[in-house]
Amino acid sequence: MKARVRFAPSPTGALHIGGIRTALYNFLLARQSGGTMILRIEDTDQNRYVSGAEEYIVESLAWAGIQIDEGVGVGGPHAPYRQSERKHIYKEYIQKLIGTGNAYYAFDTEADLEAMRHATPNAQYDHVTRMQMKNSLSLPPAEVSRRMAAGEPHVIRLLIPAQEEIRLADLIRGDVHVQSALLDDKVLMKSDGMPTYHLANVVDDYLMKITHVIRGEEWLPSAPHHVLLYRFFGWENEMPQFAHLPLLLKPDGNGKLSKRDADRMGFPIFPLNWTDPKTGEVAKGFREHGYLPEAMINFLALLGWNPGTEQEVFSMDALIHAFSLDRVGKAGAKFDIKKAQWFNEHYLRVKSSDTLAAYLLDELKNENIPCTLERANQIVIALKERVTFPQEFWEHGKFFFIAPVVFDEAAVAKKWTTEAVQVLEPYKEAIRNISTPSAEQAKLLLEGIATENGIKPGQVLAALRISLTGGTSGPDLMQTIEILGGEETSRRIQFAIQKLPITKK
RNA sequence: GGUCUGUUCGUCUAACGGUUAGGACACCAGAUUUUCAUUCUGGUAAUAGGGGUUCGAUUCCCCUACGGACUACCA
Repeated sequence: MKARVRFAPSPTGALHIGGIRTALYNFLLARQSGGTMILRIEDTDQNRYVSGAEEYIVESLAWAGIQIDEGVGVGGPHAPYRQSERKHIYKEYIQKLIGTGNAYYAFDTEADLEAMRHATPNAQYDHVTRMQMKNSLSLPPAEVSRRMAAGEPHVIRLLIPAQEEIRLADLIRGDVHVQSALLDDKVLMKSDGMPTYHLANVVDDYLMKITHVIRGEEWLPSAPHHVLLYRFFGWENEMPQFAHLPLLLKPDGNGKLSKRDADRMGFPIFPLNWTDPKTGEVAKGFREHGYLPEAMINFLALLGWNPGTEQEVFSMDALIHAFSLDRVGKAGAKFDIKKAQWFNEHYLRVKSSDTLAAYLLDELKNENIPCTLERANQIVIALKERVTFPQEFWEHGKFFFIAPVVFDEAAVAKKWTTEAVQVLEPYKEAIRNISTPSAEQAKLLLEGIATENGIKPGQVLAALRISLTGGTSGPDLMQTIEILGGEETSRRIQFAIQKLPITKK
């Protein structure tokens, strides 16, 4: 069966990483069934609207490789896909509910509601309290008409049936039963004429012929209201299947993953950089942090879902193939960025060196350092196994372009020996004459000179590395010399010999 | 507080009611390596607790504990 699914975020800020996962699961189901992925923007709250958020959502999904078949940005047979532009539709449908007596007008002020909530413990707008409130159920019809005619502000509420069990078959959680007496008369239409989530969502899902509602677990408590709405509209047979996804939890302790945690622990929580329009503060995205979209997707897919096999690495296509809603877990998943990094390393290593070289070349451009593709390739190959993020090619490879001027003191104290310098002196002279030594040549030359002096090559290597890179770690030394070239190698040794005192005999 | 919901190594998770409870990340150790890293090999490490049902419970039921979500004219 071809699934028609939707991702329906609110443009209230940057799209959270959990939102990407929700979108991903929707997308996977759509693709796998040859169905349709819809993007609908739920902008019914004008107070929380943040400009730029919608563009951000679209861009984030595109970067993640989650393609939209229908909806905002691409159009489709059920346009418009922005709820603020569908106001008239909700107006029409809410009237049906008024007509069937499943919804009613309420005139209560904020103070009225406040008073009701504080009157008794656990009070809510429901069968217990509604007749004490100011609404078209409790007020005489004449007064209701009078208030309506006077244009008094009002909302429209859902009339929850007195006593019955509402059953919800959730694809992930199984049967969930709720007593209607415990449900509140949710507002469906706000006093500004905008629908609430509950109304707009159900109406749109129906009109857009959605087959599966895959959304976060935070919606589970209001799902019974939605079931009731389908029934009151007479759409029970067209009601989509529900799948409420477990939440993404913070890495340490408990609770929902928040931006605060991410900031505290130094990892991103938004797919792309996001500039808060109010504060101007920039939150770094996964992309800017150096995560590859395929790594992020792979990581996210496995946060809550597993294939039932021992396979861990999945391309988007492989995910589309393997995904199934019934292998989505019920428990919340803690967000462990280490695993995401591991995936990033993995995907970085399977990339072509030309692709990796492009990352380095980009950084070099920013630094105004010229470099050929060929040389960038060499560097990137030497560094490939030691980076987690693309920008590290520059960070770890800086010394290829900028000769060290300061040296690791501890290393110098230990390794900058008489013997080493004894070999480095003639080595720098010899290597200077070979403009492009191969790693093999560089090695043979060093071994030759060391042996002539009766010194083991191993006693020189650390010192050589110090002179070339300033430190003690890095890619293969001979490879480094090959990339540096004979002249530059010689110059660096020369500089180090001049600058560094021998502290150890 | 109320409602809903969840609980297997530190983390993500696997296990028709019968397994030495498996894998991956992380961690530790060994090997390889001219350094660091990589790679390879090995290792530590879990069924929240208590009752049932059963010949046998990680698995089914109940209770307890501990989480989480929701409890707005926000989504």
